[in-house]
Amino acid sequence: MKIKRQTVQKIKIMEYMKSTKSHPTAEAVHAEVSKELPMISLSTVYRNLNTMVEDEELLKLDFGNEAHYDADTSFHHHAYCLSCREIFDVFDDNITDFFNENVEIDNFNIEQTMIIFYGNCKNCKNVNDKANCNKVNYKYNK
Amino acid sequence: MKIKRQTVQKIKIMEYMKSTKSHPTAEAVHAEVSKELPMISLSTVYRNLNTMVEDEELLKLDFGNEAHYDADTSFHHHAYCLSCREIFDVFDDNITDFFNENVEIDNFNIEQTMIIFYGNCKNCKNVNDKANCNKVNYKYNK
DNA sequence: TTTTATGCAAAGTCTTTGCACTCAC
DNA sequence: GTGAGTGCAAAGACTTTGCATAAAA
Repeated sequence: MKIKRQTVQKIKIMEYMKSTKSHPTAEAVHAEVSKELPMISLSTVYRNLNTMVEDEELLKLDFGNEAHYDADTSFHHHAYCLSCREIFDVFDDNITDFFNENVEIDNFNIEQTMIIFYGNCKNCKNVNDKANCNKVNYKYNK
Repeated sequence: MKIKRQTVQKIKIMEYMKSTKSHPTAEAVHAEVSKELPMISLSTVYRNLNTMVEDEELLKLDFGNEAHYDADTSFHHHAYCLSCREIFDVFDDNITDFFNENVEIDNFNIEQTMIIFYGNCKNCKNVNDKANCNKVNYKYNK
């Protein structure tokens, strides 16, 4: 088996991921880590993020056509603001308990449950920026 | 405001979407509709799927790096098999009731809740095909 | 020294867009 | 006839990969 090496790039990427709650894209991680490590390449960022996801150190979240990464791998969920497109963490024991106690699917073995709330955050609540909302291509059922 | 026209392409795409529960990608829709309408282009498929999502006739589901479409816009959820990568519909009144009655987020106005269960379906349950699972880049918390 | 990880550039995949043409209304 | 929708080819956005080089162990 391949022995993994510690590199400055890897360390700085994980350091940044652990320090933020912003659910950055690979691009954003690269921009941030570049401040300290100007020579780091975008492909190195991608390669490391992928490895960390495989090693279960990060969570990968697909929003639209790009992936966001989250260093918090505990059971929690996400709220996505359709106006400003920010991703917020949602920690809720009721949901955790409900899913642990009540949810099972016939003929399907659940490994992981991912819940995403689409809507508008506090700051955008009153904006009702429909034009902007449409851009993300998520529509409402209500 | 733009007046929308009915075209054979549009009709056939919607017909197919309403006839399937397979949550096809744009590519798959194109392949299927091409059987009846050999000249239809992939961009026409994309354009129509996008319009239908905007018009709330279809749901768009992001899995990994590609979008899947679902003509069932009622409140339901999805189970994604990490082995065979099939998407299954999940209808569950318990979940519906729970979310309607118990779930709200501080400072966030929920428009839509999307729940995805990752795991293994009946057919793949005993396979435990880890190598394959890793490819999709979703990892387990349990 | 050995072999993994990096940086760069090129290639891949999925999706969108510009433009001339077609066809629904 | 008018202009929305189409097909095609090109371009875009995001991500991966091949290869020579750098640097962990």
